[in-house]
Amino acid sequence: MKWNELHNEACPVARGLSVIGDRWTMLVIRDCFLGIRRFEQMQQRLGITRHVLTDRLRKLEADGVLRREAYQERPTRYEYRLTDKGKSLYPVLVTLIDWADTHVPADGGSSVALFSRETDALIAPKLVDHATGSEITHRTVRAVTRE
Amino acid sequence: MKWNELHNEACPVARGLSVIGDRWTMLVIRDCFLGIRRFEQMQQRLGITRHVLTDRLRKLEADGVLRREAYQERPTRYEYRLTDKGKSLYPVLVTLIDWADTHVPADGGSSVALFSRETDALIAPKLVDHATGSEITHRTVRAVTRE
DNA sequence: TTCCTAAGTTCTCTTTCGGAACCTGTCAAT
DNA sequence: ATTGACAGGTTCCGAAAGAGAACTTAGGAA
Repeated sequence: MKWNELHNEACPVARGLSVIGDRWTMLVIRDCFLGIRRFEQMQQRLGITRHVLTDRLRKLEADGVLRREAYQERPTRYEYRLTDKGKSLYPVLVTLIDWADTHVPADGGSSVALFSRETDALIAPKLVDHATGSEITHRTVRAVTRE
Repeated sequence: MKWNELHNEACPVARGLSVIGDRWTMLVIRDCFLGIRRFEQMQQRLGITRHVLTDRLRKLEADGVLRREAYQERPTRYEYRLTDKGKSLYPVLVTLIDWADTHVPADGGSSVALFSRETDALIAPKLVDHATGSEITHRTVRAVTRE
């Protein structure tokens, strides 16, 4: 099986990864959440080659995660912004950050902390059931495939 | 910058992706959560080439996500199991599933549902703050890098 | 003796990636 | 009128990674 045959798989993990599982893609999305919108900025921050960045941005646009918008005319210049679909990747990004800060420590000890915009309190993410509020782990939950 | 230079980046997203951001890797981990432990099974289910599967399993073992264990002698055969570090990737997997089922629908309409092992009730994942229980979104939270 | 199983390894061919240079349209300064 | 800067790409090349299929290894069973 080739990578680009995953798009219509039954498994949602495969379908999700067909959009965001590519090398660099989540780093592009991270930068978008940080307010980076322009090609040049992304290219310099990521150290990605221009060719590959072009490709990833096009794919993310085609998948509806980013939207390409002209921010000036003469000459026309474009920037990239997260769509609602893109913004709803935030929980994926946060759980990834949480996992990495716990289990993949950097030598420099650097990490990212989340603060409430409202109360300024430090926030610790936790995945729960919407209805009951009980925590979701591989031990409390069972996954069932429906065709 | 090359992909494998990400391992000691300051950003936890980059560090996390240096472990699980590779093509196929999250699919291997998905199979592990589904109880698939053997090389042959994974290779057939994923349609990944044997060479690449070997490489991914070795990397995941080196990163402490999987553990390789002999399940028989004469001849010695090994299987792969999630370590605690690997098991704690469950929230990443669940948020990814949730995003894909909402935003990347399959033609066949297939998806995965989560049920409580205790009450058998359908579960809807939601990311909240551990202390206050308030939902985490890109609008309620602000990320701060600490060096 | 040959077949079968499971976990790889080796081989060749194709695709993708990294790195650097170049292109395009516009403005502003020389 | 040139020259240079800016921003968002495109083009080219050699290197690395991936796909597909065959082969290996160690034992057990027919």
